[in-house]
Amino acid sequence: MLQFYNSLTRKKEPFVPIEDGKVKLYTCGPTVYDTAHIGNFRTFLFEDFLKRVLLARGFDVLHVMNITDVDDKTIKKTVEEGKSLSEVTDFYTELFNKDLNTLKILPADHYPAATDHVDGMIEMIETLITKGHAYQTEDGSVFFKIESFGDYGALTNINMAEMQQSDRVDSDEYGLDNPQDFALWKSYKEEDGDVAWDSPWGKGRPGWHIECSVMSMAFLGDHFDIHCGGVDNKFPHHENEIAQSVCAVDTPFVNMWLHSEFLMVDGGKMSKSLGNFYCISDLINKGFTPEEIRYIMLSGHYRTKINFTLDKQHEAKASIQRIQSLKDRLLDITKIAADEYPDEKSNFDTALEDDLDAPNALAVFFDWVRTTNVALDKDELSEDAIAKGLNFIAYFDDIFGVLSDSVAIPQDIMDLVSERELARQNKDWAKSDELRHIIGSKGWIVKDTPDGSKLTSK
RNA sequence: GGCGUCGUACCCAAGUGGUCUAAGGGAUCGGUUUGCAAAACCGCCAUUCGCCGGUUCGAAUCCGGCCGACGCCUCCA
Repeated sequence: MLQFYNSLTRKKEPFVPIEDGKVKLYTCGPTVYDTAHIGNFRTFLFEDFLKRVLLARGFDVLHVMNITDVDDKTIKKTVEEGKSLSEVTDFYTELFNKDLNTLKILPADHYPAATDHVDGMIEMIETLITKGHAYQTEDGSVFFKIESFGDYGALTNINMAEMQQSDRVDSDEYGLDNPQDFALWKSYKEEDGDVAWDSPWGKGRPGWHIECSVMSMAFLGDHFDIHCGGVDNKFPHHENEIAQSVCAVDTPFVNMWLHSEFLMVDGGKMSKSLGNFYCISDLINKGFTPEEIRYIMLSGHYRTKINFTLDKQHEAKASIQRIQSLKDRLLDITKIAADEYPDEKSNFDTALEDDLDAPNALAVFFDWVRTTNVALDKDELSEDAIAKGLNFIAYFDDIFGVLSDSVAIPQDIMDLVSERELARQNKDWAKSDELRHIIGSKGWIVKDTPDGSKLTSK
């Protein structure tokens, strides 16, 4: 039984799609004002993992990820750099796409940009005003009245009446009914530069939360299956999103909310001043492979904090290589494709079905790797079993995506290997070792097996 | 102040009432194998699960207290 931990109910629940065999999935995307960092990508990789598990189970997944291309931060950047909004957001959107690609994250079906949906947002805000859930302030902003939604706070277990009022918001300044009411529409201010849209309330721009309500509904309908994001988005973003959406259409909004925990770096929060702030390109420049990054992010459960440190690369590399070398061993024996799996696959699936328990799935998989290596050492595996094994590895990698495509071996390396083979046949060990060293310095490891020399890239 | 998560070996990380004298991965060391390596395999590696109490026939798992880490509380994944 496939089950997920639903943040809304705070317990694991069986996953039952609204429409049989289909999953409508919305994942909160990036705000494109700067390069996304590895913390952001922990969440995107968790979502990719969820999606791959759903796909492996045969679901037809319709996936939408928004691009927030207008908000305080994007506008600030625009003003700072003296550029147009789209110049800034296009640049970072492209960078984001590049990183998604690097990390082998399966593309979403739609990447709607907030600025393409302002009309829809205005429409929803009008509906909310008409229904008495929102009101306009003197300056031409529109706020959502949280009192008007009885379930407000359900996601984050917050009792608004008991909540201490934050002193960060000056309620007098905005003329709010309640300081916790949040903005649906923000009236134009000088510092917004030329970022503004016309609306029934005058010039302005949308608030942050409204875009996700509008865009998710535009592509997935009023009521859909799963909405994901990082834990920090539970409040206020997702809480507000639920309030707006439910009040606008009067139907349930999202069945399951899945949130991934934070990524820590060197035991604490990532910050530029501490120098532990990494982007994907930083790690690639430090010699990480995308697969190693995936392994580090996916080997911990998505609901626990993971602590990223640079030396985890070694662990990831060793683990991946263990799988890769078994795959190579099996491929040396047969290339036959099987459509069946070893028995261990069912335990592997059971682990994943239980709220995406990746650490347990890995334990099951590595158990199988070991027993398979033992059987291989004893020459006890049938060709059929080997084919099933290869199929299992392929299945595993469809979900984890941590094995790299084989790299073509350059001709000069091939020549060196042939030369070394010759030396070995002549038992010229000194020359053989020297050649291995040269090959090693060019980034390749030579292994001498009973079937001849084999190469692995470092 | 409010809400919440977490603390398991040298490191990462499962397990949430009995099959736990606690999976799996990595590191170290020793061994088998190898011309030497690499890979693979075997062995070693927590009688104990932050600390102190309690419940129970039985707890890493439930309850209480304490200590420690981290997060959210208006725009940070």
